[in-house]
Amino acid sequence: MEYDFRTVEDKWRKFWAKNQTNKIGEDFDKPKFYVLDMFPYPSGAGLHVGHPLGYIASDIYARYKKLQGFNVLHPMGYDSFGLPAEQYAIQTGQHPALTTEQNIARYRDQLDKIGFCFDWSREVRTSSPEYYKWTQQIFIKLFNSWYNPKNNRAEHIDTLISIFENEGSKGVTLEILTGEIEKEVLPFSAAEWKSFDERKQREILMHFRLAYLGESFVNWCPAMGTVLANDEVVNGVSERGGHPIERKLMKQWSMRITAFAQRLLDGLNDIDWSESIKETQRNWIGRSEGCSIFFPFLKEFTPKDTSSMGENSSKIEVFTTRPDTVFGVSFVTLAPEHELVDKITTNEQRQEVETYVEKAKNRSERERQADVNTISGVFTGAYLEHPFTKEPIQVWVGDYVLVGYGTGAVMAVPAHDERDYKFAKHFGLPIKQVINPSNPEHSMEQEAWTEKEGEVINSDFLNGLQVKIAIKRAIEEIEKNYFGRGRVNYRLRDAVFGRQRYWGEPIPIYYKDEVPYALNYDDLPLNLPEVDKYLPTEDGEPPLARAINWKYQNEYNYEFSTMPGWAGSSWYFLRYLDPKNPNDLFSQEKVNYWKNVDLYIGGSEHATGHLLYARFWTKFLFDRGIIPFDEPFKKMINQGMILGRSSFVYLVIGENKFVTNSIKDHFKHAAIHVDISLIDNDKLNINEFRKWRPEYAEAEFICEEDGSYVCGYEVEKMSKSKYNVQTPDELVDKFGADTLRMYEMFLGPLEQTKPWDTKGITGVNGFLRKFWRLLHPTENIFSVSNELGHEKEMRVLHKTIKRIREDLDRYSFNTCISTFMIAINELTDLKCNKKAVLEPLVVLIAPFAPHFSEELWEKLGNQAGTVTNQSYPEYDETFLIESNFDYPISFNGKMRTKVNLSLQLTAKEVETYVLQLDEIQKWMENKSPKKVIVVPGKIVNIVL
RNA sequence: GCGGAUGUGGUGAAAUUGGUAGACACGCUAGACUUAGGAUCUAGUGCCGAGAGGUGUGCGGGUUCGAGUCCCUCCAUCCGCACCA
Repeated sequence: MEYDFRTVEDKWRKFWAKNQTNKIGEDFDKPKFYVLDMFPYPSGAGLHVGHPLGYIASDIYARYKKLQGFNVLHPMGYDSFGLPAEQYAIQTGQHPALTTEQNIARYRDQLDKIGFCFDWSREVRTSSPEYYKWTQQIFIKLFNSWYNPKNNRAEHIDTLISIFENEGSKGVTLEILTGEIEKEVLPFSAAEWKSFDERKQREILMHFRLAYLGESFVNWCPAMGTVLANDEVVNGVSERGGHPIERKLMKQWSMRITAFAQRLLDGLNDIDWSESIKETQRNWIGRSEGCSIFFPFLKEFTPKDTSSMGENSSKIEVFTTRPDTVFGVSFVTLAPEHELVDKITTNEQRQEVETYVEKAKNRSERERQADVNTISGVFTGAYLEHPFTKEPIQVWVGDYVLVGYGTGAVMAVPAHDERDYKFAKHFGLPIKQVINPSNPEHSMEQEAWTEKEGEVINSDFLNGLQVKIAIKRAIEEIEKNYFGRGRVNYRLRDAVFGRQRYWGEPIPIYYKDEVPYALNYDDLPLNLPEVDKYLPTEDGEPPLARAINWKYQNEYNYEFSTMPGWAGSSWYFLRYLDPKNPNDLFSQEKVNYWKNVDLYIGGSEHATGHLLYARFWTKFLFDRGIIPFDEPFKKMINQGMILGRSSFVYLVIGENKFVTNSIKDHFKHAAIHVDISLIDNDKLNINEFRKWRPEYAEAEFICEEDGSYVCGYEVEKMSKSKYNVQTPDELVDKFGADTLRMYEMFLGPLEQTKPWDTKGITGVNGFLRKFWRLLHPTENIFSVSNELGHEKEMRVLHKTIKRIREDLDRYSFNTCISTFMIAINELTDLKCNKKAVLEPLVVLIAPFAPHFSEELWEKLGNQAGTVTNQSYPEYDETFLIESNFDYPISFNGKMRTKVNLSLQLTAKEVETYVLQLDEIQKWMENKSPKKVIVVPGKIVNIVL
């Protein structure tokens, strides 16, 4: 009998569960370390081998930190609200809670098999009322907060109310609050504020709340019957399901994440995340510096209806990053949705403009994006006055201008902007050059000069300046003349927060006379009500409108939309700190101890969703004094995807005959995916294949010379339809959890995308058995010697300890596995059977192969289950000192031979000794060396 | 188009500060043993060459006694973003 992993692993799984070995408390005397995995959504498909990759890495690291004396928090839970369960509910009528429960049970079963040290007593589920009660409370806190641009932090809405009471609206800097506030809120005095009724006051406050109900253009997905946030839309279709998206003006709950744009950007500099994720977030936030410029209308074109617009109505505000080109403006273009379009269009142009706007508005996002090269637009008939030159400027409408970015209006400088150039060429509008290109070969006839380089010309006071200087100078002049002001613009939009769906957190809002009010904390949780169907009502209301007698104080309607998937996951890492706390989100004592996550491992696909929202909520909670840090995840590693290795058989077209890989090209063939369980080492199990599908039962096979049928392969994503899915369960059954853990790490660097190759797992399995044999030299009977390790053995041990520690410290898990293999190979060669050498190795491998390690630890005479409480072995430098070294001797940098020399020798001694050797003279070809480089302990290089 | 990452044997990969390229493992070849197996052990395995030797880290240059590693140019693949004013 060999190492029986089934018995051993089963024994320790039960032991850990019974003794709650992984339960962790707050030990304030110990330093803390918080290792977290990204929150899984428990899908019906269960786990494939790609999913646990990150969990294994974090588990190894968590166990390593534990052995280093840290108090390690390593929890797991479920992001259990979400669309798939709801879609399933719609199809089958089964309550999503039930499906979710079943999926979680399957996940838990799969996770338990792999031997993770999760503290399951801390498990959270976003869909349980004990959890979403607190998500709702955070929503209310956001609702009751505003962003104070003077203090640059979120504050309770009361501080805003007191400003209004004392100073009126002029005491608030409006511009940073976004949401088109400048246009929507008319100035008022303190006295006026006090005279407003509650409805009016609440309407004004709504423009400032961090969770607010506002009218905006949203991504409406008709197929799913809900709105989606920008990060849930990819290339104009929904990220999940790929359904078309329309832009629609709707009243929606949103989160004012834009108020935090600058801090979300700045914070990236202080966190240890991959450059690519940080860059993705920077792009998403999209900061651009420039200025806004007001172009006043020529008198006869000033719109008459100005009641709701304030004083800005006589001007159009544009945003530009190139104020240096202001003298090159030849027209202004408005987005089709721009609210002024209708008001300024002249009667002659009205017909044409309305047709165009109507068409542009109805185009879906996807159409609009697919069609970026078609130039379209229409003249409104209106004219503006250039602020500096006083020349008349035409106002156009064009769908290349986006309503959601900047002011929805651009000053067109065709000579120095590609889109403006194309637009001007297409419509025959003037092109006025104001920059002399720094590249003399550039032709203004061919294309615009868009580089921020060159000398300004034809531009009055800017003439002769270089672009970068001219930009600053232009802003100064614009501000001096009150034509506009320097301004920072962000691409980031406020995040739409309501979903017209059932399976999510109810938004804790009720309506009194159509005015939204937040629930009190005492009213929470606002439970998700039962409904007869998970579909919208006949009136198009969300599913929650179906709930019977679901009213606040039996009187007021609740909000019918629910929260999006990212609500619960934006703060879950905080609830783990104190998951059962019935009185608060978490206790201050615990949050002060555990603080933020030290190591976060997960995929990079959440770069602009979860990872941005969690940072946003963290900053908010920090501002409101609820947590003592403002970044959630100090260090993050993004594990690479594990791709499947699909196998193919080649069907001869028109026959029920398959041809083997090497000669397939001699036939007209079609490649067909074949289930990887029917393949061993690329060879097809023909009998099983015949049984796999009835139509192949009688198939013929043209084989290799040796009679085997060899399949082809391709590396692609794992999916059921490609028959290349490898589940961890199967591998645990065949090889054991410890082997699976080590093999997943052995595949390659954690961050890298890599193909799954089932074959290689035998190597790791063999390694563990080889290790086992060192302690079971004959007949699988445990036996170790109590002799002291001799020099060579001790060197192997200490070299290994050193390398493992160094590799773990730089998260290089794959090289750890090779290091272990090398150590066991060397000790096997040395026939080492000594406890003094092997026992430290058993502790060293505990984070990687915990079941294996526990078993050997116990056999070595230690108390069962205590290997997790040991100290991680330290290396002793004295064992690593070598007396001799095989110096590689190279000639002109090419290694030719080696000479074993004492490391005591100085460089000069090495040189003298080496040069007189016959072996070396042979290579010298009777020349005398020009130069001899000796790097002690490294190399000798002789230059001829 | 912009930004990020990656290019090393038949395969997954290693080489941490410039110093023996290919450790470790899979696969393959040959052999030993045998309850014929997806077990274990031994030897070999970058490429060319019988050998001496030559050659080799995507291509081409450069710096250096010495480059997978540093610098420049180009190419390929993957991932973001993309009418962002």
